[in-house]
Amino acid sequence: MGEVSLVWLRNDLRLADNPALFAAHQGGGEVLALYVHEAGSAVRAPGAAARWWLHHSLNALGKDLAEIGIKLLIRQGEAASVVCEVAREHGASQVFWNRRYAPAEREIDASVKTTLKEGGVDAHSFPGNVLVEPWEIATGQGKPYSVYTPFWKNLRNMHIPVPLGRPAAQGLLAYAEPDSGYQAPKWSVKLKPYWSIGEQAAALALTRFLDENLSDYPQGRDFPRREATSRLSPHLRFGEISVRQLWHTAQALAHADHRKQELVDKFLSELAWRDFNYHQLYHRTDIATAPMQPKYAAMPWRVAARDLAAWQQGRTGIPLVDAGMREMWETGFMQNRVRMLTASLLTKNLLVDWRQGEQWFWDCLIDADIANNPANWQWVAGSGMDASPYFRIFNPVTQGERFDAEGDYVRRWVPELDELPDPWIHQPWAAPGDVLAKAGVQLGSTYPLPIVDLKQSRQRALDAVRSL
DNA sequence: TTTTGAGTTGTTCGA
DNA sequence: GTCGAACAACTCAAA
Repeated sequence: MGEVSLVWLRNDLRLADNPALFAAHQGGGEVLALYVHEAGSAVRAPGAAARWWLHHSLNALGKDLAEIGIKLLIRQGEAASVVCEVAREHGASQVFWNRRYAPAEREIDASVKTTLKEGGVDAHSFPGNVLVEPWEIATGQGKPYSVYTPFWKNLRNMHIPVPLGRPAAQGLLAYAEPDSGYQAPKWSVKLKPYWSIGEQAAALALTRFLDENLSDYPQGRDFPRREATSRLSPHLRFGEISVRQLWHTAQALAHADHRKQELVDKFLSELAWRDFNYHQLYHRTDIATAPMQPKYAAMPWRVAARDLAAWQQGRTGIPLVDAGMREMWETGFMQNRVRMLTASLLTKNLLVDWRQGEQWFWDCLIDADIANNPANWQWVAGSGMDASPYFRIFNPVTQGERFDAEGDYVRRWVPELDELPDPWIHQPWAAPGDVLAKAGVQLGSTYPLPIVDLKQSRQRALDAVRSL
């Protein structure tokens, strides 16, 4: 019997560029992998859609690990006890993991480390899920960044660690899907056709994006029906691919062909936003519940259950917003610009607390991420770091005319408006009666009347923020 | 310490 | 239809 090393996997469900797995494997002894569903702990549990993804991702990971001779154990409970128990059961002398950055997560990890050490087990943690760790980057005065652009200028010149390879096979294990107790909800059937899950699918998605979509990325990413974004976010969320792999693979393209540098930079700057949000997560207290700008604590949010429900269900009567909310319900994903629009409608026009929207996205999005979901909601709401100015309130009609001019996106997700001519597709309430009749649209019956007046509610939002 | 320039994603209004 | 200004100061980051 040689040494046994345990790898505790969390948001890093991959074999390649996995520093914890790599280090455990290098030790030369037997390697075991463990995933813990930390239900009921201080760790934020994944939402329903993410939970579905997680189930399939763990299954893919279990197969991949078996191919190199590593068994994946799946347990449930408080990490503090489960990790130590498993280490003891299997006689592990060392435990390895990649770091996470939410204050509550760090506390748990620290206590696991302490308990392991008390039991004579060494714990080793690594940076694996960000470009630079939150404490490695700071302003000239040594303070955390609160403005994105200087953060990005600094980050882009930093050394980003080169991805590690996959550990070599140490044998082959038979793999049988474990009975995790997870019951896939009925609605998850509809998500399935839209996604391939797992490390190989992630790698394929990256290749496809860089080959086919990068050239249109800077402009195309704003057009919801063009699908010019990378759609890597759920893979990144669960660590099926690492952000460092994305960084270096994209950067290699620019090195090979300097004309691509500008395109690549645009993509890298979006990855930097992700790190910027992890920077906030680490340095601020509870970004999912506390406004990062304290004055927003006094914001006169409306308590409006019916408005919230209409927004959630995609029946606000504002086509582009409804399209986005339905896309998310159907696919677990929403195009980026539409995320901003739907969030702007909720927090500004409807004056509903951003936390309500954040929670809904958390539950519905397969890519909802502990740093990015809250930080982006705060950005839209105006309470975030480097947030949009308070007077920047999206008009979903104008946005529709600009970014979905032919109404393709709206027609895809709001089929009851299919027959409505382009000039009215983003504002059916303004269409003449005969046009509506001819299109088979009866406002208030086949499609809702708008639940807010965009102009009036815009003014109300401006007044509310001025009152702070 | 003081100064200076800048700050993801927009809309509206009036010329 | 197009264009520039106003929207409101404020704070940050670096020189």
